[in-house]
Amino acid sequence: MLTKSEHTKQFILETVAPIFNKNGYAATSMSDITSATGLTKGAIYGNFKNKEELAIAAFKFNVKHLMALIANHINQSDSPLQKLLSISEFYTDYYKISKAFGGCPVLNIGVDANNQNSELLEKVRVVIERIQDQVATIIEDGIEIGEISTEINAMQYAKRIDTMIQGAIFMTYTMDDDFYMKDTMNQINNMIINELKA
Amino acid sequence: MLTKSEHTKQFILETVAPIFNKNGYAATSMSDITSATGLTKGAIYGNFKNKEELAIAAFKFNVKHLMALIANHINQSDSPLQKLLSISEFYTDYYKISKAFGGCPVLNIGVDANNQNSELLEKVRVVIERIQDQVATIIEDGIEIGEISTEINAMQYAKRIDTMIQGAIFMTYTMDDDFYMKDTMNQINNMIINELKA
DNA sequence: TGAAAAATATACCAATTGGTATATTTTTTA
DNA sequence: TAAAAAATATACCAATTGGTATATTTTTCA
Repeated sequence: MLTKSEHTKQFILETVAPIFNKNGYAATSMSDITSATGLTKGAIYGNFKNKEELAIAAFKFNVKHLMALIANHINQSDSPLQKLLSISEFYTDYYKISKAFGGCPVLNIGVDANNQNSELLEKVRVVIERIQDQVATIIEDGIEIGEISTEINAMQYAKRIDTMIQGAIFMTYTMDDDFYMKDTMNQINNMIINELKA
Repeated sequence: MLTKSEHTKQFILETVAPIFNKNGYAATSMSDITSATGLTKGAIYGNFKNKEELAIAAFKFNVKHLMALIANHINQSDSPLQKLLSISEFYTDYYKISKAFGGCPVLNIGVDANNQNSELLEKVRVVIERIQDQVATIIEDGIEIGEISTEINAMQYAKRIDTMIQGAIFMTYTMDDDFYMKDTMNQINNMIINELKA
């Protein structure tokens, strides 16, 4: 069972995470945080050292929950090829899904932290590397069991897929138009079938 | 010849544009602006109504100059197919080029303005639409003279190219790694030759 | 060149910023 | 249930925020 303070900490994070994600670090004030949570500065600073630590925890909170959703989706299937297709299937609905988190944390915090907050930027980089490693591993597994062509450079395609997804997320949010997401996922599906498939 | 105030206005913009681009709207303070320009608030507010108007003018300044660079590059060739290839050629060096402007204004201000500044966001949307229209027009010209397959949906491919480029810009800046830009431009070249070319 | 106009500097404003020391309340545990 | 400990609230801090009114300087043009 969670202690009182652990419960409060979780409550603060789930309340604050979408705010930091939407507004960015500088544009989120401590008074935004106290008024959104209904708590006072005493409670906030009792649980988090300062604004930066809170922003980092909020980013990790968002990533953890979004990654859990996609992992759950991917693990429905055993075949590496199917897992790849289920990634693009997941992102087809990503606009709706990620809105509940205040947007895509990787895109938002990645852009926001660049030139502004090197600690936060480092966290974003670690997340991106982890995602790409996971996709590359799926591709390598596919090569091993003969589902994916041996010609394929796993990490190169992992980066390509990731890059295309991030581009689609940016365009979808900026233009408020789901077309970019849907079309890009079709493109990725075609890539999987026409280039990756053995 | 430029009047004194027009000269000052230009000086303010070229000094301030990269700062807004790097930091975003909220994280750029008026004192950042006065200390960077060496001017006082009187001079700044004498030339611009407020911080928002200055941020919008700074965004337009960056876009205007970057668009001039790419237009100049594209217009080296007459053939629509060559023009498309010269777009990806231009973006191959975009990391280095755009750094002088404080990054990619479309990506940075697009993300920064979302949920924060609807007027600025609207300007970004207009720029994106203009870029896509221009690329679509090149594709349509290519179809007309038989260089590009009649099967091709011009606007769909304009959006695809734009989406991939934005994804590459985000990844390149966030990971500080030019690989994403180079590899994505190879991908776009292949797309032009294998899918678009008649 | 001198007066009018334009541009810039100075000095100020209330409101807000992130953060802290301390008082008070709540929770835990002996 | 009472005392110790933990959590939260209150009241405050200096520094900074975007913006403005006015004084001063510079430029323009008759």
